Amino acid sequence: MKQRLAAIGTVETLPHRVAAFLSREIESGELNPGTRLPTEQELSEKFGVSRNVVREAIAQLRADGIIEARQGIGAFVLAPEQRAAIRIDREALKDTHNMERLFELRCILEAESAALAAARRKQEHLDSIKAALDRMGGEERWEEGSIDADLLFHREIARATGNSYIHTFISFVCEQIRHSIHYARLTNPLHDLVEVNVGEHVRIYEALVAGDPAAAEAAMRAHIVGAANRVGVKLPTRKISGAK
Amino acid sequence: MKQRLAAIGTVETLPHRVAAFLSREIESGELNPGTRLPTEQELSEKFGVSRNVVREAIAQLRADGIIEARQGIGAFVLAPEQRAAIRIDREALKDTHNMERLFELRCILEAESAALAAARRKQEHLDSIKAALDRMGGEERWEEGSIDADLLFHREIARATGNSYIHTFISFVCEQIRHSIHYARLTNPLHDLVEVNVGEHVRIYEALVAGDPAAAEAAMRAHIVGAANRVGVKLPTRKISGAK
DNA sequence: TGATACATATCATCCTACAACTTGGGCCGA
DNA sequence: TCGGCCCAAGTTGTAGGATGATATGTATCA
Repeated sequence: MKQRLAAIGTVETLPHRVAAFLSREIESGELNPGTRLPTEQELSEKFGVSRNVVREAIAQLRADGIIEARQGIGAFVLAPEQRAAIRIDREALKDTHNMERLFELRCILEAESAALAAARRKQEHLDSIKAALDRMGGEERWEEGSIDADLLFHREIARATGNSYIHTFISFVCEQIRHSIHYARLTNPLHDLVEVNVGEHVRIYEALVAGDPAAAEAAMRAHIVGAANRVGVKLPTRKISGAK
Repeated sequence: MKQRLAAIGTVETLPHRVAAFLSREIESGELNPGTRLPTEQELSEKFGVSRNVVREAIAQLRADGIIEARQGIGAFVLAPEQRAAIRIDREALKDTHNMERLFELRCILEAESAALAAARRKQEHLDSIKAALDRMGGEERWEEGSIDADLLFHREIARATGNSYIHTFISFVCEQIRHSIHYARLTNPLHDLVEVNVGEHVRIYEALVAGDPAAAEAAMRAHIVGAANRVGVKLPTRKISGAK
């Protein structure tokens, strides 16, 4: 009854907005662990929504393990380490520093996974990885579909590790990055970038075919550093293990 | 009005149960991506709950990106790679194979993070890591609190990387493992295990103090393989990068 | 003083109603 | 016959109230 703005084209629902607001308040430390949240009625009045909406929002936070609701008492903020789900705030990813950190995490995950995949891949995996590679460099080269194929390439490598958790985590991180990248900030002419990008993928694929873990890891690491640079995120090219 | 069983001590709410049921149906492949779910009314009749409960369940699945609901049409199952949250099924972790995979993921994350931490740690981080180490080997040595201190040690190292995403991911994975481990299957007398465990932690700490990334990575890798073995999970001691 | 019973506060669930949106079919006119 | 418009039905989104379940503090009474 209060906020009838954004009535058109609003994709995110009211419960989602309320949950995001509370979540942000908890993350920022305004609501410390152990704190009791306002009652559902107070929240519904504060946001100008029905109690039903508040309940759906709280249900989501509770499912994530961020808060705990106890009948007859109230809802309390939990300690951050006991959350049951990982969720990445896309607003925060608009900050380049955060995007840089996410790329760093991706690099860790994918580099070692590429090595694992090189050691364990079966012919079936090589086939689907090759298929993705062909789509990427083929006729869809300049289309939106090329980005899909790029992601698919990475996901298929993750799948080749035979470890479903690795697959899940890598898919998740890649998807978050994809949704938050400003493709506008490409650093070079598009044509050159595509050439370089496809070339890096080919090198990874070749290492997988050869079954060479060290080469696969190195190629993947170089690729992710390059991919980050191409979208305007400078990633420190730290190489840690092995001889200097 | 139908299922008044489990009225006492019931921690999980009706929406949670409905969400779990639907989620499992999707995971198992009975509801393929693209499929339309039954209407809210049909679901409420099927489960014998109110439409409100169904809505809360659907709100959770939607927040995770498992399904997408569109006003006026219905709710549809989404492809697994575009989900917005990572959630690990604790039932699945009762299978040793899955636990082994999760340990493998943890090893990847923590080994490289230890190297990062060695390069970036400040005195403040070393202090809090040392504090956790002391608690672990101190008087709480035989208590439940020792496990808390163990986890804290790892979380503090993750924090020393200065990368909040790495911290979040590692905390999450460690917590999932902790909740699902059967400490009953210890492979050796408790006393020996604690000695070895503390010793491994000390070696990691020393590498961090020395600021030696390669040593920190190696020590962490050895520790996690050891920790897995101690709880009955055999982890292949694969070492990939560097010279053989 | 101590224990029991009651009042209150809060979440959990249910119910009904209406608004917003999509789809499909029927009606009407050309 | 064909094409466009409008309306009706179905579905999700939101509102608001009613009742049950549970925990806590208070007041009463032995």
